[in-house]
Amino acid sequence: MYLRALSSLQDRGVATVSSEELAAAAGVNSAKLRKDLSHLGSYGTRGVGYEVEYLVYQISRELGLTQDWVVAIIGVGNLGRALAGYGGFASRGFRVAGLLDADDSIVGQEISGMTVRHIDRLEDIIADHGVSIAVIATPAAAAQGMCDRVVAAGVTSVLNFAPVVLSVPDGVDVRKVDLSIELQILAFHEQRKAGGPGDYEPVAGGIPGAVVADAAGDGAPPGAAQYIEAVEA
Amino acid sequence: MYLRALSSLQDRGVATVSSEELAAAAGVNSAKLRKDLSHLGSYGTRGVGYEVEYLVYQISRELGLTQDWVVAIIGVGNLGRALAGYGGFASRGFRVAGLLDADDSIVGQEISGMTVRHIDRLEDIIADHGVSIAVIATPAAAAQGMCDRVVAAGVTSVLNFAPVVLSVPDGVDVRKVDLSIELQILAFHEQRKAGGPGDYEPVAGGIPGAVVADAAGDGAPPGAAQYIEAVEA
DNA sequence: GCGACTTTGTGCGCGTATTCACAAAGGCTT
DNA sequence: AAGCCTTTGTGAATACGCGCACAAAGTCGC
Repeated sequence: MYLRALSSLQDRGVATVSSEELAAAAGVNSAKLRKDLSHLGSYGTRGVGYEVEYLVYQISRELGLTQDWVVAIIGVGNLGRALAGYGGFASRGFRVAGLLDADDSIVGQEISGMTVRHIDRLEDIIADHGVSIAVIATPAAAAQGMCDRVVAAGVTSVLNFAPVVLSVPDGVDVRKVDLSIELQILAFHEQRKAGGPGDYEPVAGGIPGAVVADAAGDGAPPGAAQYIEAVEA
Repeated sequence: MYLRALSSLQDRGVATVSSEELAAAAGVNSAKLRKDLSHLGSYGTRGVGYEVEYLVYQISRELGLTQDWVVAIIGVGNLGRALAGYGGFASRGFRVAGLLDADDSIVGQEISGMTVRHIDRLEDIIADHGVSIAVIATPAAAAQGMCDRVVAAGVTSVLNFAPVVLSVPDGVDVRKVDLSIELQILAFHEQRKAGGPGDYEPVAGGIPGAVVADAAGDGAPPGAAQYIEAVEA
């Protein structure tokens, strides 16, 4: 996030920036920013701030963005297509080495300048291009199987968009992006603003510590009556 | 996440589940799971576990998923298209009321059964359909402007995919999903496995607490070649 | 060259999240 | 009906992240 804010400053021709300004741009507290940056070393100048260009370089280096990373995208549905065309990857040193799918009607198509290849060739492509990061954008049912294959082929970092918890051996990193969970979190807060669950049983004070037993409070029935019984029993 | 794991159990016809099993499925510690669930009330049976169907209902209700939420998607590029076609929304009570874009060559197109409408009609659509959640999938430059408009029109929850920090008034919730940051995080860990920044200056022990001063840290020379000197010096 | 001013780097305290570990609770078997 | 066995719910301990506040460090003006 700091890198993003710094790039933006760089575009505007700003040469130096104080922790206060950069923190505001990144949406964090300035003390936190200074502490974070201090973990990289002491790159600021007291009384002045940080030199933008130098800081960009140091952060990029620490994040490993000064080298190229080879990525394979598994699953070329709507999401896979969006990822293939996402400009944010190339600009940060991520090179997409392959788009792979199991569907023969998709294999061979040209997407964002790349040809979709059959999933059978997964292992070849990983080995040939030195893929170290796999992006899984398959349906949930296929995700674990694909994950196992990429890991077996030597990939040690996985970005998972499928709504499942992937299990991997030690030494393999997995990150998960779950679009519908993000919406659910928003819906939860939205509901809170409107006055608690179903507008009749507000959560006390916040989620943590709030022990709101559904005291006789029958929760609205979807499958219906049985739940009311369950609560009242 | 618990809801997702429970749905999966439900599909397999499992009637009851212990905290241990559910925690494993969701990828968390079982004590944490029990504490989380206890905040909703006491819905487990000692010696037995939790009834899957009942728990699904209680969590859904607490999250506000027993009611419908109306969503507008702003920006119909690759990502907007993927979101429009994402099945995970409808199945959790999220209804897409509109796809909006500023590009006349996109307006009028049919995507996933919905017609893309011009951004001029944003305020109408929000008011007419009672949109409470806006999804921003525009380019970075347009995001803050669109955010201001949806907030002015009464939306109080925003899911932002654009790589900028949105500023909003108090009372409005913003969540951010940043695809390239996820990849950068993976790249960082990948680099760590391979032996630190550039393979010559490993971070000590971990990020927090690691004060890897750029020993002999001479100040701040701009220009790529000089950075290498700075590090090697 | 010196003093005032600005801004970094960080010690400290606070609140929260996470985990352990166990007593209480309930079902199941005999 | 009584006791055993399983599993929950939670107090206590620990770990962690965040922000405040300030001393140290460096710049800029005079």
